[in-house]
Amino acid sequence: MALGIGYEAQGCYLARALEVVGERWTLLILRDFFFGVRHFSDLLAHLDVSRAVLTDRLETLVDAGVVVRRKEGRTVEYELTAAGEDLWPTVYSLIRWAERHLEADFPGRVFAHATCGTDIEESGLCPRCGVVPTVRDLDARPRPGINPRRRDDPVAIALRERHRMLSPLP
Amino acid sequence: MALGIGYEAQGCYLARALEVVGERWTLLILRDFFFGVRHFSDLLAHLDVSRAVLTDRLETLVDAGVVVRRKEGRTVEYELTAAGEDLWPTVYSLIRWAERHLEADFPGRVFAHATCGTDIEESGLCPRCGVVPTVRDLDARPRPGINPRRRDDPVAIALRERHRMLSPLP
DNA sequence: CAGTATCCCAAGCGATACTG
DNA sequence: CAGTATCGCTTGGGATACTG
Repeated sequence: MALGIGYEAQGCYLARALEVVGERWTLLILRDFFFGVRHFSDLLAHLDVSRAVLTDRLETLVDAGVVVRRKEGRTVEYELTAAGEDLWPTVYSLIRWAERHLEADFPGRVFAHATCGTDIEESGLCPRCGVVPTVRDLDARPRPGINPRRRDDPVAIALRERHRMLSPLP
Repeated sequence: MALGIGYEAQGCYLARALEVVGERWTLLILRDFFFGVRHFSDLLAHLDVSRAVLTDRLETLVDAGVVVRRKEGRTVEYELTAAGEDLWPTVYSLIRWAERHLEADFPGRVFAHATCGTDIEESGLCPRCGVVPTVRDLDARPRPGINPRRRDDPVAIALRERHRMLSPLP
């Protein structure tokens, strides 16, 4: 596919970016990748998207070089490329924007610099280390409060897995 | 409208943000607002979007508090709210992502800190002043090279207008 | 100028069943 | 598990004409 969604003649790189990530579900798929999800079936279960649409979006992302598709034994794993990880500032900025400006009806998440355990600032900066960690060095944990997501959904599981791998040893 | 586009149960603020800005055309409309466009007719001419869709998207943005609609004499002006200006990091990150990772087939733009004239870095930082300017303090100018846009399109005109207002006196 | 109102087609999408 | 294949509906949205 990757036929684009009709912004061809806009003369602006924003339109080009939206050809890749501007379709419905795409940024939510990427969010799940950032949080450690790798399997088709987990995306399917977590996002409540139809198989055909998920297949189509993954194909667009693979064609654009945002994720790679790899056969891992008898299963298939998707993984973000460097270009894919570079989309984190976009996803992060949208999450923070919604937390600041939309009605807060659930707790959301806190992002911490995994190597030192310090929560990052709005800008993405780690105040302790003075760097802006990439998404690989971030640990996302839910804020305290009522959490509407089930503890055994694919993202919750992936985040706990990440947490174990990223957290500094006590 | 503002009925959302069906991400209701995602339990993530990203989904909430996408209910506001995730529909087709919306981020391109916002880009034009950032660049100084204010009129329905200019958006219509520049974006090549249908009247009905433009009306719908503007309504969603007004309902979400991203832009305000104001009667200015016998015409109507749209203006970004503070919440709207807070979407600049999202738009900027997408533009930079496309410039870095997609095929470069036209020159794109450079963003400069208007108060000092210095080009900002990828991160958004002004290296001379050590601050991250808001979009109000940025001046966008096209890179040298073939520019496929016409000099009299609404965005080109709006940008020249902005440039006159923002540029430091020589 | 800034929209409404209609019309109508095409694309998008969810549901379900099937496959290697 | 990771998709195809098919179906049928609903929505999106372009074109055009009209309005205060």
